[in-house]
Amino acid sequence: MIKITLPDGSVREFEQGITALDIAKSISEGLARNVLSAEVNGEVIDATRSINSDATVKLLTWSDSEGKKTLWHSSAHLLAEALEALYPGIKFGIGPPIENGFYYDVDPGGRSISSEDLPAIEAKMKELAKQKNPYLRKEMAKADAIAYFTDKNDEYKIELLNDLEDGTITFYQQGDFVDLCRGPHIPDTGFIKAIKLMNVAGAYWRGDEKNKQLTRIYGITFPKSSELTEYLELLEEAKKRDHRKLGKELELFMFSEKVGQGLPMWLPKGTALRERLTDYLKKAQAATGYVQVITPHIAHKDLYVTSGHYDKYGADSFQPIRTPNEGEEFFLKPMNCPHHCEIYKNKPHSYKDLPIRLAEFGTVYRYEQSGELHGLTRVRGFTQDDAHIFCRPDQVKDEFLKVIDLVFMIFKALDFKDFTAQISLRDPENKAKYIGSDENWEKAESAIIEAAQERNLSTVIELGEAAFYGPKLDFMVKDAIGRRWQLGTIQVDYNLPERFQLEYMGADNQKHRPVMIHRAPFGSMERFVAVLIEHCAGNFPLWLTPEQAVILPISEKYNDYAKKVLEVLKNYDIRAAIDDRDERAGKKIRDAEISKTPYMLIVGEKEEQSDSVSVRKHGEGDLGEMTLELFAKQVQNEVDAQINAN
RNA sequence: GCCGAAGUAGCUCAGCUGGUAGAGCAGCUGAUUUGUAAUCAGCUGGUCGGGGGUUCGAGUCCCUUCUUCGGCUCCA
Repeated sequence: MIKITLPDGSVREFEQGITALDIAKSISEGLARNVLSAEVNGEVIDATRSINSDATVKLLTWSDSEGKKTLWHSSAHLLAEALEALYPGIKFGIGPPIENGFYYDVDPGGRSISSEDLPAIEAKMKELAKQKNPYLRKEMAKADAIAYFTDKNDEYKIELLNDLEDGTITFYQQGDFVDLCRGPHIPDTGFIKAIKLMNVAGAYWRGDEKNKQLTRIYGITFPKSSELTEYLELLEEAKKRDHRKLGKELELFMFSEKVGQGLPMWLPKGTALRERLTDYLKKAQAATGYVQVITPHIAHKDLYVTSGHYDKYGADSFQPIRTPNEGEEFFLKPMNCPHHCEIYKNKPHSYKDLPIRLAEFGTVYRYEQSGELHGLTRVRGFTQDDAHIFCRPDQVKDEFLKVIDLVFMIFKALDFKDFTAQISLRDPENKAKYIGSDENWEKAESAIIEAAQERNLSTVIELGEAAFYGPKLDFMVKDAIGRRWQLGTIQVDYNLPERFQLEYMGADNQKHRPVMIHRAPFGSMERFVAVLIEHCAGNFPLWLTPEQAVILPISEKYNDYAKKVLEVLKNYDIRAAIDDRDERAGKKIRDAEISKTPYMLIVGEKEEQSDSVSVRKHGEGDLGEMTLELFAKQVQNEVDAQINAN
C-alpha cells in the first residue's frame, strides 16, 4: 500500500500502481469523468499512469491551467491523427498547447491546406474523438525512434529526436496515430467534446525564417460544448470592439495608401480625444516636477552613432535624408532619448539639480516590417508620452514610486481596474551581456522591486528579460473582456549616460554619471488609444469622449431653443452639438445611439417652456426631464468623479 | 520581409461556369414639422486597388505591383 496526499491535506492509502484516474473514481464518478491529467510530486503526468510510491497528488481538471494544456495538447494529437488520415504521407513538426487552444505545424508535401479544408478536418477529428481511443504511452530507445521516423520519412521529427538526449524516448499512440511526445495526455479522445479549427497560417520550422515554412493549423477544444459557444461569443465581442472597426465608425482616425502604410492620421474627433489625454498627462506631469521640451523630428546621423542605435538599427531604419549640397545624413528620429541627452548636456549639472525630468510628446518613426503593421497598435509613426529622468543612483527608487503613482492615477481615470507589473531583471547566469556596474544593477533592481512592493503592485519577476542597458518595469492591463495588453513602461538605462558622457557634480566635488530612466505611462498615444477603444468598446469615459451630449430638437421650431441650450452647456464646458437635420426624433436618437454619444437631450415644446431638457443616456434610455442647470451640474459631477477616481 | 486569404459606390455587401456593374445605408432635392433606435418619394454617385496580358469581349482567367486581413519572424 502507498500513501497518497491530496491537496486538502488528507492522506489515503491505495494499492501500489494505482492511477490518478482510479483515485478520482474512488472520490466520485463525476470527478473521474473530468480528470485530464495529474500533478504527482510536482510533475504533471497522465492520469492513467501508475503511481508506485507515496506521493502528493493533485488531480487536474479543466479548471487548472495544466489540465487545459493537457486537453489541448491531446487535441493537437487528434488533429494530427485526422490530418494523417486525410492527407497520407503528411509530415509533422510540433503541436503544442498555447494560451487559447493549440496548433500543429505540418508539411503537407506538395498539397496545400487552406481554411476551406478546415471543416472536413474538423469533422474527421469529431469522428475520431467519438471513438474514445485511449492515449497509450510507449517507451522506445532513441535509435528505434529514429528508425521509426526515418521509415515514415518525417525529417522534422528526426531533427527533434537528434536534439534529445540519448536514452528512452516516449511516444503516445491514439487510434492509428503515433507521435513522439513527452506527454502527458488525457485518458482518451472522448474527453474532447467540442472542437473548432480556427485558421491556418504559415510558420517557420523552429521559428527561424531561414527554415522551411510549414502550415500551421490553429484550433481549440473544450470538454463541454457550451464552453466552445462561450468562447466563440467572446471572439465575436472582441471583433465588435476592434479599434480598427470602431476607429472608422466613430471617425477617430484613418489610414491612406497615398500617405503610406502604418502612418495613421487623426480625424477631428480622434484628435480631440487624444489631446484631452495629452493635456491630462501634461497637467499631472507638471504637478510632479516634469518640464516639457520639444525636439526636432530628424537628427544628424552622428547622434545615433553616439547613442549606438545607428550600429544596431541603421540598416533597418527608414533610409537617411541627405542634404543636397553637403551630403550629410539625417535620420527620422526613432526615439527621443538621444535628443534629451543632448539637452541634459546643454549645461553642467549639480547633484542638487537632480532629478531632472524632461518630458516630450515626441513623435517617432520606425521602419516596422510591413507584415507587422496592425491598426494603431503597430505603426510606423507614433507619439510617445515620453520622459527621461536623469537622477542619482540613490534616487531611482523614489522616481519609480512617483512614476508608478502617475500610472495608477491614469489607469483609474480610464477605468482600467485590473493591472499588474512585469519586472524584468538581468539573467544572473550571464551578467557579462549587460552594460553597467554590478553595484548599480543590484541597486536599481532592488529599488524597482521595493517600489513595486511599497505600492502593493502585483508583480511578476522575469529573470533575463531586462534590456542590455538596464532593468525595467512594464505595466500590463486586463481589459473589459479579459485580454491582457502591455502599456506603460519604466526602464533604467546605464548605457546612454555612458555613451553621451553625461555628468553631474557631486557633493564630493567629483564628477558622477547620472542614471537615466525612460518612462512612458501610456506607452504611445496610438497604442494606448487603441487599447482604450477596445476596453470601453468605443464608449469612452465622459471626461474624454469627443462629444458629451447631442441636442435633438423635435422639430425645426425648436432649433432656436436648441441653440440656447448649446450656449448654456458651453458655459459649463460641456462638449455638445445640435442635430438640426430635418428628421424625426426617433431617427436622431438612433443615430446618436450608434455614434455612442453619452447624452441625448431631446428638446421640444415642454422643454422650451420650462428651460429644461429631456435626457436620454446612451445604452440606458430615457432618464426623464430635468432643468438644464441640473443636467449640466450632473455632467460636471460625473466628469469630476472620473478624473479624480481615487 | 515570409506563408495564406482578400480588395466592387463614402460605409456594409451582392454579382453562377468571361457577355462592358447592383442593393441597403450615407449624400443631394422635394414633400413632411415630427416626442425616445430608421417618414416618404426622386436623384447623384463606381476607369470593379494600380499596371500589363489572354480573349471578339475581363469585376470574373493569367502575370505583376500596392494595400488590408490571419499568422510567422521582428519590435530601440
